[in-house]
Amino acid sequence: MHSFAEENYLKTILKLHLCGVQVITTNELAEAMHTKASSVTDMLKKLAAKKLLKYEPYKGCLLTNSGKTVATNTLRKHRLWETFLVNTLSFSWDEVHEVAEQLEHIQSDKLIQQLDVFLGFPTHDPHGDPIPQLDGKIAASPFFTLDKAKPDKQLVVCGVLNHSPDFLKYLTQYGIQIGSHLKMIQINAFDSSIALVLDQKQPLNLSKEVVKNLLVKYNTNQYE
Amino acid sequence: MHSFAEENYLKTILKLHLCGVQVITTNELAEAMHTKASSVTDMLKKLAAKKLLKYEPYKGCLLTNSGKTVATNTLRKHRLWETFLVNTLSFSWDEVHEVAEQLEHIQSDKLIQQLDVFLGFPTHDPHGDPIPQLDGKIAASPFFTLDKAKPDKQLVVCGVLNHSPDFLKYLTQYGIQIGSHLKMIQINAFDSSIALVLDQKQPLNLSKEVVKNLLVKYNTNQYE
DNA sequence: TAGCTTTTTTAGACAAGTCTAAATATTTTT
DNA sequence: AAAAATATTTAGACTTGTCTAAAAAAGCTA
Ligand SMILES: [Mn+2]
Ligand SMILES: [Mn+2]
Ligand SMILES: [Mn+2]
Ligand SMILES: [Mn+2]
Repeated sequence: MHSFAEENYLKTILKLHLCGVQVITTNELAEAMHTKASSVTDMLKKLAAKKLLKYEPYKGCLLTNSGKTVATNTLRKHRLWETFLVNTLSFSWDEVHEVAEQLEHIQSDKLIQQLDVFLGFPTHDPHGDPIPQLDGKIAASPFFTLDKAKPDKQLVVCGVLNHSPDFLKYLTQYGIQIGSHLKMIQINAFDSSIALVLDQKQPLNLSKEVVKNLLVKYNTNQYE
Repeated sequence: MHSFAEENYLKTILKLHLCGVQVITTNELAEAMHTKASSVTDMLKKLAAKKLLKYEPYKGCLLTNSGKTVATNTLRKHRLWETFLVNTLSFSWDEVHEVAEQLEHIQSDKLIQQLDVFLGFPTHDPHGDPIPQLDGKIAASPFFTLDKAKPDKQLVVCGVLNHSPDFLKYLTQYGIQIGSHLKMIQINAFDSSIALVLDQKQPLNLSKEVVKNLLVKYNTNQYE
């Protein structure tokens, strides 16, 4: 139906939209796609001709409903495959992205449907990102970054904003994973680093770069 | 590393080799690939330039060791994925081929390694074809077609030569699957059809077209 | 061996996707 | 408002893989 390249463009546009970018410019998209602006222009024309997005030269682009459907479905496949790789095939969360980039383009409704069943209808992928449902709905994230948390309250790690293997390995090394419990002690004014306690044990200091990429929530049901 | 097209050509050449075709001609390959002879010539030149096969104009082609490695690995991936689809995701054996044609091109050694572990190191795919092992070894088939069987001996269905969904659905409809037990009664001289008994119950008549595509073996351990 | 048929290769075209370099638009500065 | 800087698009080229039509080679036939 659609080529890998088309699906990749549409998915990237959707992800920029989900990150709050309203109008997507050619250069932004070129950077996100690791390609050149001229290539982006060519592709935007093609996608506009297929009515997958609206494109006004020099004005940027916006997904149409059918473009949104393709993009959401590709994102759903990506995140279901990442979940499969971690839950079923013992991959770590820093190894799955590259493989899921390939698997997300496999065309088979039955395959994805059965994968969803097999995995038990997961709602979030190994990075804490919501998995778009079959009807296209994507749950809004109720999480916030660690630097916004109030001190001395129990927190649970729920996701990451940066998905680079380096960052994910760094977290793993310090024992931080999805579901980890922690308590923010204080923000150090000097370098904006954060002092915290992990799993009621280790005190830990995290730089502002790390803290701004860690999604958490308050632990409401502490004895669950 | 290699494109989908290259992998498909190499895999098809290997499969022709495994079917006993010695020298593979341009037209044979074109028919097997559902493409034109001119396209085949172009690709053979490219694959020869990459030392994946030897190609002499007008003389046909032969895989080199490195070409054989790529082809075998692609076939291994195809058959492991088919096994996954049937065993884990509840596909039927007539639905898997098209999806496996896509999945066989995913590039990740760890993925295939872990899939193999997860599936329990299967030796045969859902059609009874041997799964090439990691070292490239492909088990020779000890099976024979039903028309070669001696009458009145217990047989076990072990594979199929024709993989078309029509044929596979036909077998399923008559209760024939891998592992089915049957006994050949007689060959009808008039139309070369075969009378047999399935699972110690139903008598059944199968046409010569069906019989020549059914692989069986003698049931040595009847009480296993 | 000359002539016909079949097979295979070559020539030239096209589509998808990308790139560099050059030309326009747009935005920001002065 | 004109000049300068930046963003975007266009022009032209290249790669991969495919096709049709024409040319060349190989294989038969008599
Ligand atoms: Mn990912
Ligand atoms: Mn993810
Ligand atoms: Mn198959
Ligand atoms: Mn098979």
